[in-house]
Amino acid sequence: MYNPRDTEKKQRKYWEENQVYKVSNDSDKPKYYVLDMFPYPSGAGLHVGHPLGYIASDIFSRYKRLTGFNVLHPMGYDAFGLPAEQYAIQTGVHPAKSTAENIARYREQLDNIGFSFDWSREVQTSDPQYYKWTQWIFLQLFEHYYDNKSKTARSIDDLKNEFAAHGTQNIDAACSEELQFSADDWQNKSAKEQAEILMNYRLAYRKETFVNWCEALGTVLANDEVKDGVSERGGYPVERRPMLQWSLRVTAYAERLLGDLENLEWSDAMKKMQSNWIGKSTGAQVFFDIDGHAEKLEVFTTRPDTIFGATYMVLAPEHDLVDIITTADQRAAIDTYLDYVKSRSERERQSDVKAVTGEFTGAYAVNPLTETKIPIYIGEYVLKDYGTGAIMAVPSDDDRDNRFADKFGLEIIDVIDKSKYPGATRSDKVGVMINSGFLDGMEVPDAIAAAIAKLEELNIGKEQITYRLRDAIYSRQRYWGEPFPIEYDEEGIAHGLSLDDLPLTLPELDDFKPASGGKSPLARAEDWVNRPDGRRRETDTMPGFAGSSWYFLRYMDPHNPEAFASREALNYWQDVDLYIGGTEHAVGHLLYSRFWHKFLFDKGLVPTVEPFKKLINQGMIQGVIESVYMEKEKTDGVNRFVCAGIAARNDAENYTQIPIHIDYVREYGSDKSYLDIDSIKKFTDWRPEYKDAIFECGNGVYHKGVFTAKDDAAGTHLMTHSEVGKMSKRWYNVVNPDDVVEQYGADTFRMYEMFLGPVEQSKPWDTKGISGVASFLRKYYDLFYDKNDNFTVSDGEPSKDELKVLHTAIKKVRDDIERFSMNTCVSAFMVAVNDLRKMKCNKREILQPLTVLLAPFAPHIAEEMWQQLGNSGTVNDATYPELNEEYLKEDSIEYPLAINGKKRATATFAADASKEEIEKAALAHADLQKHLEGKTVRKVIVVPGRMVNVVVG
RNA sequence: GCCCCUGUGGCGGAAUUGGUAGACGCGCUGGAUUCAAAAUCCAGUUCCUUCGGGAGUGGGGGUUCGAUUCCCCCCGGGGGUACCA
Repeated sequence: MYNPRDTEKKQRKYWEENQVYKVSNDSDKPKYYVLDMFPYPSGAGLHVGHPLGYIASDIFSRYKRLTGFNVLHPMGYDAFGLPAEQYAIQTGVHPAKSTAENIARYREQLDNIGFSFDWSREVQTSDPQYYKWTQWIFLQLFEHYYDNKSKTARSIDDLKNEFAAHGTQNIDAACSEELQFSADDWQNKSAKEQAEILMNYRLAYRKETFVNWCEALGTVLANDEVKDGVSERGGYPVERRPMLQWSLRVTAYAERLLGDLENLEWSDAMKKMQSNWIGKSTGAQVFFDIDGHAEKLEVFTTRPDTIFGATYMVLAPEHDLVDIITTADQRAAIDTYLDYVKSRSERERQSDVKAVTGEFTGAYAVNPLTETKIPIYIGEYVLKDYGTGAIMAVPSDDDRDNRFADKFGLEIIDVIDKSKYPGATRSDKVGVMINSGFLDGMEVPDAIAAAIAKLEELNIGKEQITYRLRDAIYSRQRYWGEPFPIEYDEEGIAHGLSLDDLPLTLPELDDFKPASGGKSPLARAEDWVNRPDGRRRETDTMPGFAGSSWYFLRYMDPHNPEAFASREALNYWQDVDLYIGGTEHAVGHLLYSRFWHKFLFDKGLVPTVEPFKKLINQGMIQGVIESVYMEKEKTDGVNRFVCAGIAARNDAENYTQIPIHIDYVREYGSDKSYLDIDSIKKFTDWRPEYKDAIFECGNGVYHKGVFTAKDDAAGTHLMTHSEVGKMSKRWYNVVNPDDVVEQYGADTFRMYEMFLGPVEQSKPWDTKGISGVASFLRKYYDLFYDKNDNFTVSDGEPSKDELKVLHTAIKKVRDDIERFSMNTCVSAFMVAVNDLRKMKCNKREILQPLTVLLAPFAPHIAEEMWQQLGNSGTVNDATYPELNEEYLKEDSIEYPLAINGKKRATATFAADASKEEIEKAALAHADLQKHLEGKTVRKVIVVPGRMVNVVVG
């Protein structure tokens, strides 16, 4: 009888002692790099959903190793982060301490599943020896700018030299603001002025920016950390606020990040998400004169063709020109409106996008083509951050402009005749130009080109490409992150530390609450902040994505003190061949990693343009959420719970759903799920605030431990509400892999996770089904042993049928692993073992290859059988069984015989039978004859090896 | 709203290029074993049926000798994104 507990323990010890999973950088074999998205070690530990991707990647890694690759399959921890710091604020426990404890727990849970990670390569982003290099890469970004002409990052010194020699004349560089000055101007500027100008170009730069400020978390957040106007972590409100912040100029790489997506083996959905996030749009930059002002109003439009229909302009309320152009008459009204805008949270602003608000500034712009004066408004619907923060409004061809014009009674001029395009909507780019001067009669695409040409000719605009992508805000007002390797001198000029001064480690603190004035807790460590030479250290820390943007490179050479990784290691491992992780990192982590990688590539520091060749997104393992209905209003001061059946008959408004621990629910997860008396007792013990509550179901009423039955009902049957949802502490439905492994063993757990369905798909966890996998492994074991546990493998010749079973499995498993279909691999193993069992096969020549085939999935039992079969060394060093198609050949094939596509009979023909023979035999088949009676056979289709179809009329 | 994914027995799912729909597992039913239960083993299990058959992959239409698979329209579920000019 197979005992997984002892065997798995024994084999894990064997692997540990023999360093079976240690990977060398020095190998003649081809490399293969399999990476899992490393976890943030949360206090909750792992639930059964987390290891899904790790198991799939582990199977793939082990398979690759067996087929002759030197496989890198490392694991580490994204160890900096907010939760540990929030916990520190609440409890005073240092984040380093709680993080270390959480990591120890994660490690224990991971070890329990039998992964082939090379733990000697583990990285932790909060380790100073790791973040030394995070800081170093940041400094490289600080010391570089992006040259649009050569499409590459270049040293900031090159830029300085260029400024000194020619000013901005020849500069085409990514920057926050277009600047123009001569070489003389540059020479005459003060050191501080020069430093400010350079900041305008650095890839890591500091600037006053409108940021997502989260008061509850006491920090700013990047755009991808904000969802629906609230923080992704914790769901706290976020407001827009101008602050002096470090940012990374990811926008400089927008075009390359977009273009290089094409060659990646990522899902279309994932590529789409990235390209939507980058959000490229082509249009025109246009300058409008402002009546009575020297300033010009710059706008971006994708519809330069509609410029004759531009009857007003709208600025974002935060636009710099608002203050300048507002007339005395309108000042009060504008101030009132600005107050209103300020009072609105980001969330409110996003939730009622249909509401039209705005105010007239009193100023007028001049439409450069019609030369008419058009009013300038401000309005919430124009965003400071996109384009130039100002638009030319064309109410005839834009829905938002149209609503705005309606509300404020502004002129609408039709400029496109869409009568040739029935069904076209206002915003569709089709039609013939009208009321548009020289554009009249042109089709829209031609008109766009002609309008741009005209703007260029008049020197008031040009073609322009705009991206939705924003620069990544890189400062966090937190403690538990990488300190910036930056000091400010007395003039406030930022200086990067030298490599010798790295790592710049965090100061010790015992209070982790934010300092006053929206400052990081680091600001309180005055000895740390103030340097002896009068300089001051930056007190913000880096965001979560800093350490995770390059960790995959560190695994290649994790202990290197001289570089983030050696050139040899980088040249050997190159890039990640297969990356597995969740979709939640679609735009954050994956985009920033690609950006850093491209920058490092520009500097010649990594050999590839992209870090992750192939990406697979594992689905979520969901849990069952069980809840009971409670009446919102107490009855006689007592809570009242009712059966789901009763609740369904009444108004849903009257009830709250209280989540209940799934362990208390009978038949949980089904539409029959219910609570009996025992369940209710468990529930009220767990939630004592409900110990006096009334529980009413169709059968009767339960109150304070007593059940009063209606009629002669046996007991309470309080129906609960079941749904499939997230597995989380919050819903009391978490299943811990440790418990499953304890009961069934790691091999069973691994195979069952795979057996649940395709790795990419989300699916609910249900422990009930696991017995099938457990009995499969037992049946596999029983092939080697008799009833009395004697090892009975024979050296006899395998039969043709036995070989066919083995080779069918080899083919299926090999092909399915390659296409990452792990669930069907498990089925294939079950089929093979069931068949061999029927044949009572105990032949070494069958069982040994089968064991190697199984090893990636069930490594413990496979290792055990490998040893029992008398092999030396580990099964991991075995050779993957080779497929011999000869064994799969059939002498005869069963054909479906169909009439008009409907199967009517089956018949077996020799594999080498000719089409004619098959056709003749099929038509003569008795079962078919019955159906053919009285009908005319029009055609017979025979697909050799497949089927026969008779067409009758 | 837009974009992407998805919809197959009681349940998880299989069918890789259009070719026997429901592999494999759970559950369920019956039987064997057992004092009994658990465990194990064997058989059955898409639905309807007057036992001849008939229907069937979210619904409707189309292409085809043949459609879960390809095309069009609609509906449900999940995810992303949203005054993006």
